[in-house]
Amino acid sequence: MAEREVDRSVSQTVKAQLALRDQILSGALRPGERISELQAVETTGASRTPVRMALVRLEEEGLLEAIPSGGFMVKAFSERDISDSIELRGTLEGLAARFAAERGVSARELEPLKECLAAIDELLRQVPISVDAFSSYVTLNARFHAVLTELSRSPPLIRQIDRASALPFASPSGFVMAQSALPEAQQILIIAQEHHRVVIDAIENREGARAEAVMREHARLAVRNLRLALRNRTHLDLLPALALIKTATD
Amino acid sequence: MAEREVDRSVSQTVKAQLALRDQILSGALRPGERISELQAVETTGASRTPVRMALVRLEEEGLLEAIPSGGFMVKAFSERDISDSIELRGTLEGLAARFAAERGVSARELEPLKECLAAIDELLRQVPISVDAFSSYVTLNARFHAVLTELSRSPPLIRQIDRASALPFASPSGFVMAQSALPEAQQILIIAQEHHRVVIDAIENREGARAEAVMREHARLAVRNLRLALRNRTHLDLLPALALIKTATD
DNA sequence: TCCTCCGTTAATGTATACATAACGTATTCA
DNA sequence: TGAATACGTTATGTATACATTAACGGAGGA
Repeated sequence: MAEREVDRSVSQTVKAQLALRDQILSGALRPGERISELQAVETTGASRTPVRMALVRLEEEGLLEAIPSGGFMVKAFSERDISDSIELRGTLEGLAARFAAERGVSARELEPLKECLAAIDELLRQVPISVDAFSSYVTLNARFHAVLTELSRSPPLIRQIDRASALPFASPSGFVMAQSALPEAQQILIIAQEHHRVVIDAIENREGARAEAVMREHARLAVRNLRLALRNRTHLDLLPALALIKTATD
Repeated sequence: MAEREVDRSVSQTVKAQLALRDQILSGALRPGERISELQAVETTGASRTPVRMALVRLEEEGLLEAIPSGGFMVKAFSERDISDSIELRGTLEGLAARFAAERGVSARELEPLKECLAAIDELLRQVPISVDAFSSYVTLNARFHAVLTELSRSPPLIRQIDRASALPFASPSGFVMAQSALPEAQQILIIAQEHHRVVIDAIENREGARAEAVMREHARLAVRNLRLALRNRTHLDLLPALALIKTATD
């Protein structure tokens, strides 16, 4: 029963959405280029109806842009767009942390967060940090951010944060892997972990402003990672959605 | 050429989307109730395909919720959901104001904002404020917020603010009309206008933190309006989307 | 040689037909 | 009498056919 009958159990719409997203992020579809429905039908295997549904969802997700005359094109992002998206996410996560702190979180609810913290501490103990450790960090970091978001207990806010993190380059761990080979990498992870530690402490002590401020600063770290990665173009292949970044237009 | 050929010029999808949104906000469709596609086809006059597209868009907009087994239902909002949505918008507008202040805005770009300010000043000069004046205020206020958002010059942020303001009860002027008959109304508008004045001043002087703080406080005013309106249930009929507010469940 | 207009082609927007899955009801068995 | 199962109905998910509109190319005129 639990076989991987992905082809049958998952709806055609979701299948098309995932396939198209992969194509967009991998660069198979160039930014600014009109997406042909018929071509998408061929590549995804789904029919036109689910393909169109997927296109609408991807537009709402922010990866596509509607063409006035009809159809969709892949959106192009400037470096500024990306750093703004990251700061936007940081602002929302800051609000979530403030909500959690001001409204109160029980010790039991804070437990998963502390577990993430401890697990990352364990990872950072080894020097230098292995590539596997980086990979584990990405997973744990994503979990930390997801749990923290939930602690806001605010469905509208959670929804918005999910939307803001949908863009791969705006997600909490978007640029961690990209600088895994850089010497600054270890320091950055240590600082990021300090942010994690502080936000937990702030929430425990119901210090809303402190919790908010540290999450904002935490996002600025991601912006720094972005800049580092774009300057040190040695490991750009690890960057998600590199193909969407428009270089020096206007 | 410029006749109101709305039936032909506007796509069926948009037509269905508008019609369904009206039905939801007017309460013709009850929260929690499954939306029948066939019924929607009859009431909107569009076919099933555009109706389904409209349903997907309304889900992304936040008015609908997908049912796991298929289809959509009208979402229900708690008072807390609404106040959180307002504060969320305020936070984003605060970020927009901060961007505008820190990145700089020319005197020419600030002009439309000052024109709104002057126009609202003119409105508030008459005492007591007429219902027409309230209506004009709503228009001018919406324009003020839209222009301010644009001044951030950040497409991702503008996009998110638009999304956050799509929910009618979270929009900048959502609860202005609802308290038009209340004695506190005039004072609240005066305070709101002071906020407008301060944010312009802060942007001019490139005081990012001040611009951000005042926009947040500005949104808190809307939360206060919401509370006022819900307590004074005399003019609840002026409230948008009243039907979506779930009363005392859990 | 360039611009404009017309025609053709191909794309999207729309409608509908079909299949599958879910929900409700009725009947039967314990 | 209650619960469980089976069957029927209905709604959604999918596919495809049709129509309309926009874009591209070619030809003719200025």
